[in-house]
Amino acid sequence: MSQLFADVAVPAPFYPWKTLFTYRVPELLAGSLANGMLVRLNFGRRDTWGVVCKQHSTAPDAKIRVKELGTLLLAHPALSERRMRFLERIAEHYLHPLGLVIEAALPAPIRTGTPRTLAYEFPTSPVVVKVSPSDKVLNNEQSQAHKSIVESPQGSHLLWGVTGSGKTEVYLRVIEDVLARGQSALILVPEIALTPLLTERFESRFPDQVATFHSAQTPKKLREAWFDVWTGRKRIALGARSALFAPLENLGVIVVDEEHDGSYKQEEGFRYNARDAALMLAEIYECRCVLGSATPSAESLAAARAGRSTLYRLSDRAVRGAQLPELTLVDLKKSLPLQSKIPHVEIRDEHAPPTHPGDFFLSPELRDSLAATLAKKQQAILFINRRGVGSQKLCSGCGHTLDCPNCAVKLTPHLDRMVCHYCGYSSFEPSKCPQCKREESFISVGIGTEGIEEVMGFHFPEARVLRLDRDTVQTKDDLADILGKFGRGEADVLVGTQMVAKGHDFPNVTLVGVLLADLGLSVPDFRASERGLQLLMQVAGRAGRAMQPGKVLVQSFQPEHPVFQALSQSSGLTAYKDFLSDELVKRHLLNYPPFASLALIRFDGLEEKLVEQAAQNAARALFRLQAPGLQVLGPTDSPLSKLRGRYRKQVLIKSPDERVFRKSLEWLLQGWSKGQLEKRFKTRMFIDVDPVQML
DNA sequence: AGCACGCCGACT
DNA sequence: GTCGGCGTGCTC
Repeated sequence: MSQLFADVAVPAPFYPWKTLFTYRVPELLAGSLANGMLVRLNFGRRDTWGVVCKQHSTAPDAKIRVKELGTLLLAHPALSERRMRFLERIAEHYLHPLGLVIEAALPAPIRTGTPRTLAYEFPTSPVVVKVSPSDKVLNNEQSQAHKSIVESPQGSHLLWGVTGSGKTEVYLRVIEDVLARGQSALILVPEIALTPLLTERFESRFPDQVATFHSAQTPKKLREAWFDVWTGRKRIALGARSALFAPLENLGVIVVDEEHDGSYKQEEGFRYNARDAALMLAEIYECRCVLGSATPSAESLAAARAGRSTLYRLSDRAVRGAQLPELTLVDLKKSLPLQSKIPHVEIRDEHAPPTHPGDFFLSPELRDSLAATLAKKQQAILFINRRGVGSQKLCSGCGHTLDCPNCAVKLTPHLDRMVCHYCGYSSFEPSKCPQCKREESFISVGIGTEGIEEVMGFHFPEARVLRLDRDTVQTKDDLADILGKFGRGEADVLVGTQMVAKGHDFPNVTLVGVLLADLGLSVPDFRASERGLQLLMQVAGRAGRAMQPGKVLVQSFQPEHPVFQALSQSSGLTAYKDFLSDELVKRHLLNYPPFASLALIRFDGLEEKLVEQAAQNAARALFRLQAPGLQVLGPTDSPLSKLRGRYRKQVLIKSPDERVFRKSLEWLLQGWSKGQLEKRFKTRMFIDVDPVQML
């Protein structure tokens, strides 16, 4: 019998994306080795793992020293043939080395650890699925959506339903049907820590059938969840981004809840978007994909419009009698003090009533509404998309600002120190200005969550205020603690960042104030206003969830901005749709997704000149390709031009022709590493396909 | 990516 | 004197 070889994917960054390494198959394994199996092996100087992709008996080039495979980590393939196809598909789409894609797809406790070829068992008889019947009756819209989804075994569906319209009940019914047919289901949520309620609902409806996946899970739990799904003991996988890789087979439906949410995009390493990947997964498994959102992404709406998915609108508020909140736009320009362009520097009048430097951001309208809400013993949420006391500190004598030594940003003032939100650097405020040497001259400008907390303490000393941001949420329990306290009415006001926007239901909240709604709208990103509107609609949805009428106050410097105009009319879904239609027209004209493929090519290094040259070099090379329809933009400084001591430049490439786009990028990747350009310019290059964050 | 080798700077 | 910073070379 001839010698058997196995081509194996290993966790190392090689291009092209499907670079495999050949190993000899030891005789002991020859009979039992199958594609998709996870084996231990020695690669370079390290002992690691690999996944068998191909077996053959043609001896490789004599030049390479072929090693022998180690032992099996599992006696059965960790990855089915279909799943391998899926992983190859996304490796190709994101131009990421297959071995590293597999690394992301297999939890560490499975890849590493001791071989457990016998330490698991498959259920001997079919798993009986228990379903706790629902007492909820579907309304017209819900049952129509349910019926249509269940009737089509394949294809994608977009469930567009305002908060409280009962999307979850539709998911649950579809899953019921899927399970009854012996199939399995995958449910993706943006952030599992923020959705304990949803998780609970799935678990109580399908007892012992739900395996949860998320990044903060203990290795033991993660391994258990993976085995539960892999062996078929559990047929529902629920979790954040990484749950996409739960080893489900025989998939009947994939649900992506809050599909517009940017956190589906992994922003480092393997930069995949779990929502887009879910659509590919559904195609490969020939099953349904249900995308749900109160504020669908422009991409998903465009897909529905182009007939690539079916759109359902759920407009009824499930809680009967609940009214949509009344929304008021407050123009902050009108309260700008005339004396100064800097909001905080006011000329003090000894006889004026007491003021606070952050007063400006609590407009008279908002102050009155807060007073009224507190008087009625109701609760309020104040949203400001920035942590800290303010946006920066400024020397009142000479205008000197305090910058981060490692990044191209200003330090953010916090209660006791100055902090860089990007690299974590922190320092104390200098007692005298390094430039003009004046003593105690720094003043805080702008506002953040801590600033609002202070202003609240000043104007409403009797109000009990809780703060919810990354500084008050250090462990997983902190989040539940704060939300629990507020939910139980142990506080009157919740001040926070984006975190307050996600779906918790506080029936006693009747006022939502957005302190500085412009934040984020000016970032150089073609999706900035779409995201802004989605976030604001979500925050606004926190007001008046039960029978009490709610009120939303949105403060901004540019209330005439289309985002706020759309927001103020968003009681109907039409304004949102019209807004996105306009967005889509612009994107069509400018060749942006979903009408073209887009990639961000980032360069970073310690020496700015060299980074610049590297980026120039790559941009010119791409330009000289003369690929039909390929647009090359840049190089330019990245919006964050320096991060953690590294200078950052970027090139954008776009093409309406997916193939041209991919070929160009592959060409660049190959040429770049082959030509040793990274070494020549001491610069790293990353490619982000379908970027979400352009920073 | 990860790991080893190799060469220059401030510490017990 | 060494610990350790990161450049660079290599991986079937």
